[in-house]
Amino acid sequence: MANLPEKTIERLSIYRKVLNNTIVQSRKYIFSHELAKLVHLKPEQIRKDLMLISHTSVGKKGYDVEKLSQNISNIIDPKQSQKIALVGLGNLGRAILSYFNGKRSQMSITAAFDIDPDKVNKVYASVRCYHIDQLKEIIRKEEINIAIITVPADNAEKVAEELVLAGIRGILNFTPTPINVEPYAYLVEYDMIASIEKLAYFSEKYKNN
Amino acid sequence: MANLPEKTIERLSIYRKVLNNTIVQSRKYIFSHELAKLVHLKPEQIRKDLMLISHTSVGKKGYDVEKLSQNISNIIDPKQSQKIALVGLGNLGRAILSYFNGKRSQMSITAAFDIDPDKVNKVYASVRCYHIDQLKEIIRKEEINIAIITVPADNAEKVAEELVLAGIRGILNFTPTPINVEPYAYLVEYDMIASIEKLAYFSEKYKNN
DNA sequence: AAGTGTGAACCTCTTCACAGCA
DNA sequence: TGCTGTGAAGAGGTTCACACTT
Repeated sequence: MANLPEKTIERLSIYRKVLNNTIVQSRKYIFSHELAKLVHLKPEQIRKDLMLISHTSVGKKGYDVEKLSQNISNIIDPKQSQKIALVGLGNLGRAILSYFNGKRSQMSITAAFDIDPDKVNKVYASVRCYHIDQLKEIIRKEEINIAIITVPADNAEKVAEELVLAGIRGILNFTPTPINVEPYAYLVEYDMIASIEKLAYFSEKYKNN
Repeated sequence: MANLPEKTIERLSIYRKVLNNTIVQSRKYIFSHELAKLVHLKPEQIRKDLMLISHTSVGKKGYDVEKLSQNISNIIDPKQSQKIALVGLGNLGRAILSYFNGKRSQMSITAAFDIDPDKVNKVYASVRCYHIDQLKEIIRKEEINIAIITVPADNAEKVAEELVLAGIRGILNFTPTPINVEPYAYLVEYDMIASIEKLAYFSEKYKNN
């Protein structure tokens, strides 16, 4: 189980989400081809993933819905519950805050940071906003170890550096600025503009079907 | 040039972004290892990508900054300017709207949709919001062909169907619900929860460095 | 000497194809 | 018979290594 591929982790997260759907929950067992249909993947992809986490079916009845969900949680959920810092409370930051909190229990955003004095010390979606100068102090005190960056592009690099110095070990960067935190932290970048440009490029091929 | 890989398209978008930075713009030429440093990739990765778009260096001086940027634009920008529809004006939808518009000229969100009567007919970031029942009508009339979905998870599938029927050929799905629009449209899914769960999982490995 | 352009090796991820099992 | 588990093949993407150019 040691080292699961990135793609497998992403898919496991998705499998669990649909397994926890009320409709699916009403069933005891599910076949790989049924789950495949729900997540729009091939059945053998799912079987390969489950193989990697050593989850086996109950004879030819398929997979035990409840047990599989539990099993995935055991593997992908952090051992102790995870605290997240959100840096940058612009539109995107606030959207992420309200989108994210209240959904997952194992992980939650517990502190937000901004430079704007109007925002500091206010509470957004039940999360307190601190001035960015308190970054290190609060992160250390609250033992936060992952962070989401939603500041303006120009500040991203500096913020990333400070986060690493504060002891952060995982960063999700929503900024269009590429940042570099190796070998101190694991990095996931999401560049919305690149995503949409890719979409525009490939959608051209679907023009006249 | 016919069929560039998805990853190459994403990177080209990023190369162009940093090439257009004021700091880089002040230089006439740039070496592959310099650009590599800016985007945190290996130089040979960049050379491979440029090879695919047949962009060559100016002797051993490196690549012409202006020309490379122009060249990338010629390849990845849509021929006629692209109109985008945004479906769902919740927090995330509004954030994307303000984040996106005013940045790129070649592409812009020209219509937004929601069910909430309070939002309909209002204007957000200079984009008019229509009722979702007018989806097909407006999309057809305005000749929009790509769409961003930011509605609540339960409605995603239905919205995707309607978008396809309205003639949309590219969809960016921000919903945690997997949707299926093959073979009518190109699909990019971005699942924020999966992203953060992946981050949490892999950041564990960086705990004590 | 210091860069590029590129075949070849390598690695990662997906799909195929089928033996084995309930 | 119908589904799973899995080795093997195949695609897709990245990195290496080096001949070539100015």
